[in-house]
Amino acid sequence: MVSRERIIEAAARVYSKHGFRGATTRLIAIEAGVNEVTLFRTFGSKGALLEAVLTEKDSQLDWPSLPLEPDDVEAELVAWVTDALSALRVLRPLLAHTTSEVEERPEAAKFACEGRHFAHDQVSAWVTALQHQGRADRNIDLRTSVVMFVSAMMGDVMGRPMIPDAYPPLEDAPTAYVRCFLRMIGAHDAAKLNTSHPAHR
Amino acid sequence: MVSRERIIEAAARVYSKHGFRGATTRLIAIEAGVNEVTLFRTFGSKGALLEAVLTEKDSQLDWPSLPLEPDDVEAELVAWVTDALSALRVLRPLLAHTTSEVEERPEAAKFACEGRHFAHDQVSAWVTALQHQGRADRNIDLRTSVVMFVSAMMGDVMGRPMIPDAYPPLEDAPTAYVRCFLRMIGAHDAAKLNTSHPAHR
DNA sequence: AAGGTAAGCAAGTAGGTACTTGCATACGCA
DNA sequence: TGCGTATGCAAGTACCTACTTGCTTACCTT
Repeated sequence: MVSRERIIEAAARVYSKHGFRGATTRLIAIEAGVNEVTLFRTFGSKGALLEAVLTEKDSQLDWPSLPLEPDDVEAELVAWVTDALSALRVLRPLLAHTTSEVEERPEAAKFACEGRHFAHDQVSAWVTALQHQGRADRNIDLRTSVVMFVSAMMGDVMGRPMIPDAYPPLEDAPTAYVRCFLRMIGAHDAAKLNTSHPAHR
Repeated sequence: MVSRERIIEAAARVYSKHGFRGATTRLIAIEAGVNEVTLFRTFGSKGALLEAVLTEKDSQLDWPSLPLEPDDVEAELVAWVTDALSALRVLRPLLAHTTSEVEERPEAAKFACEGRHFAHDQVSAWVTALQHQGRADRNIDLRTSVVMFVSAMMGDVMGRPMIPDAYPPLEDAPTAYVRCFLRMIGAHDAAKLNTSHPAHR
């Protein structure tokens, strides 16, 4: 059963290019180098195949993680953003199509949302830890700040290919977003934790 | 020639629901209460019709504008965001589909980008004016801050219907975004311009 | 009253769509 | 040697797609 994987990968490519309606079983079969009948014998229907594609791609995604105890805030967050952005960029076409098709195919919703939830939770926890360390303002609107931060990342991934000149240069983007975010949460002057004062600084 | 307008409105609705491939000429004709042939006689082809829809909707959009000389920063910006959000929400399905179809139908790109450019330019000019008034930090990363702000609005419009609980409550959202943004540009403590300095109000 | 114009209707064209069926072929395992 | 399983191939079903053609009806203007 080597075909199964080949078909899923091919279907992912075709779906990324053309969306659900444009991803014809014929195109997918050709792209996979497989007879169209095999596709139906393996997955039953086009809808089931595309659903398998999403669950597969969802499980393949390796989202980076932030440390539980922030130390070098800027460096840590920049590294995280850099990894998250490159992971998201791979999924961009998939995300774009699922987003626009959610109303017609609700089963795509989970895929379109999950990453966002994950990012949100992770950044929230990280900022809360920063606050407990006394290195971030406690009077900020945490939820909104995080939403704006994560939205900036999503916006970059989705929008940059269309309006490249609106965004900061590719290689500077993570640092730029992080610095603005740290400013927003009142942590822009937070230096690295001093090892002689491990609790606070 | 009453049909033309009726067809465009119907096509906009159908396209918003089903995207380009799903918006069949038959469906559009039924939705418009018009014979399918009339559609081809008026627009020539499905592609031309959908293009007409985008230019029409593009011209219908009334984007709010910010004052050239900021006075009550928070109130002004909140009003602007509120208007911009409700204008964008109407376009959400259209934006979602055009975004995901840009690769296949490049003529949709203009529509998907224009509003964003406009918002970006307007906020940038407004913040620059604030800086000249000495009411916003001059050492900020203007471009990135504005990108994050506009991304927050786009993210709210596009994402809220899918993950409502991730965002601030609908009615609080404009104020929340604006406060975080003002903090980001170092203007969160900027009060209203004093009326005893009439030069600036 | 005459002529032009917008529209409806019925039918047809040429092709694409998801999906099925029946049969042939190859491979691995007992 | 024989049998199950995976796959290919050719053909077919029933339906949908954009788009066309020829003809008829209604209204508006001169």
